[in-house]
Amino acid sequence: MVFAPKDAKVLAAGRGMSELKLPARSEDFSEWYNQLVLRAELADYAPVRGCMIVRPYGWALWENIQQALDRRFKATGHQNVAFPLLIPRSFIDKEKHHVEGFSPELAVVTIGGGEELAEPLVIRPTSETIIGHMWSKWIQSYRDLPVLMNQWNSVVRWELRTRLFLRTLEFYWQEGHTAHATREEAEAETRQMLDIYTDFAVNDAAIPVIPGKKSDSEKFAGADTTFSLEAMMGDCKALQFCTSHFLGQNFSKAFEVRYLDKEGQLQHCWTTSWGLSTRVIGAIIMVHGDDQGLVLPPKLAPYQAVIVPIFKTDEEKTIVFETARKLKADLVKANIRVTLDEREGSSPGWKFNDWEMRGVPVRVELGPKDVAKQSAVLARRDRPGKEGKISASLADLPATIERLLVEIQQSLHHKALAFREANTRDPKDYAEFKAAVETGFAFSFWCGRAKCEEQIKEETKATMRCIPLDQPGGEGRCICCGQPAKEKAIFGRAY
RNA sequence: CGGGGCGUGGCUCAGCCUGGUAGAGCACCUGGUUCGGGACCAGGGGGUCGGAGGUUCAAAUCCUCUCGCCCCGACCA
Repeated sequence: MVFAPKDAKVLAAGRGMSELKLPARSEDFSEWYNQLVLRAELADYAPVRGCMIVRPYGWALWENIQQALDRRFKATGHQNVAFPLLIPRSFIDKEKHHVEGFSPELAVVTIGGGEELAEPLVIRPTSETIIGHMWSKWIQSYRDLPVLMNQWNSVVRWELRTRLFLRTLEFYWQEGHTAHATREEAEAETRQMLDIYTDFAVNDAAIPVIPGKKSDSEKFAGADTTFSLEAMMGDCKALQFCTSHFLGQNFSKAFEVRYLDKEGQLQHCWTTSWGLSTRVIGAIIMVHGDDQGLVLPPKLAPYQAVIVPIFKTDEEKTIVFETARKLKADLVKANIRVTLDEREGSSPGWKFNDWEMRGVPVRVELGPKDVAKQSAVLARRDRPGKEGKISASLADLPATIERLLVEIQQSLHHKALAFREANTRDPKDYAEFKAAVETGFAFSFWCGRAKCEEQIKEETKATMRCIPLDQPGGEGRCICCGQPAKEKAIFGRAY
């Protein structure tokens, strides 16, 4: 799938002509995305360039994401903490690669209370340093380990080009930080968290992901190894869903995080960090959305069902609302997140479109005819038009909707997986490779050399997304240089 | 930081070339008719034309500077 470059004037003209409709996803993916975020009221632009205001509907989605992950973090023994927003500038300088990576994108506070500060403070771009600093105080013995922490917060990275949810100067995320006595334990933690993210991505976000290892050039500044989950968006571009880093002893050495082992020997801890940001909201939009707007996975949707009442006369209104309110109560009792659209002055048709824009998985249409039959019309968001509509009896509605939500959840994942597979190729030679990354992912042998990675990037604009953990086995030749290669890697254009 | 585009009611834009009473559609408010896929009529509220300076009797319109936003490239969750 290839998208033509945008001309602001053409876009403006198109926008003015049809305010009701979004730009077609297939014609202008990026403009479709931008407008959808605004129109579905997920987020808005802040007065400061590159900053984002997350609106109630968007934040409700994020809260569901938070709960889904927090549950899993707690179940694996992690505890939530809160570290400060401001970090002494000198902390950043203590780990060599960390400084190099983050210096260009730091926001720095130099004045406090009207006075120039003796030492500038950076607004955290991530918290490894300040956490390392505190750990050096808290950790003395192997009995203090492991330390398993997580914090939900926001961080600031001064990015040049920004887009709502995908890249903003400030973004919300969680950052997990752990310290362990052994390398093996820390490595296991890194992988465990990647598994947890995978479980969340597949089962809650309905997004198929490829767990894998990052190249040296793409890994986190200060990590020994970075793992990520890579996903394919609806325009066939790659998006990094989250990361999990094995930090080795890099930060424990920089901050003197040491413990006394059973033999009485002083050892440096082995640490990890892992994070997932509001960017996944962008992923959900770009993976599942369609021309009508958002399509939210039931497990994360702020509303899993919406009841749209239909009536003409006041009598009808009374009876329809009475039934609708009772229905709503029944659904709430069945633990279905439901809302009843009681807005006056909008026609049912308008409401149908509005809730489709917002991606509510199941719509319940309830009119006088339905009440008479003690039934309702159910429309599934993932199957537009009449095909997605069924009639169901009111008595069975909670059960029917529950079943639909499960089906929709699965169907979204299947559809996304089929799409990714259809757009992932195994090119036979470099010419085929070039064509493949124009329109999707290429899964190719790679010699592991940075030189080939760079050459590919320059010639195709595609980057090495990850070396999937799941390897087909065997050996081959590097798609770029033809040298023997042991591993296959995913290449693609990325966000 | 380079290249392109754009700043006019909440939104999308017209008006600018050729200076002379600030407009339209949508949204909003009121009333009425509507309501099973984006309803209609009537009335109404709302804008120091991004900002500063200049030219002029007179500036949304011309000139200079400036700020901001969007899109395309170089850095990145």
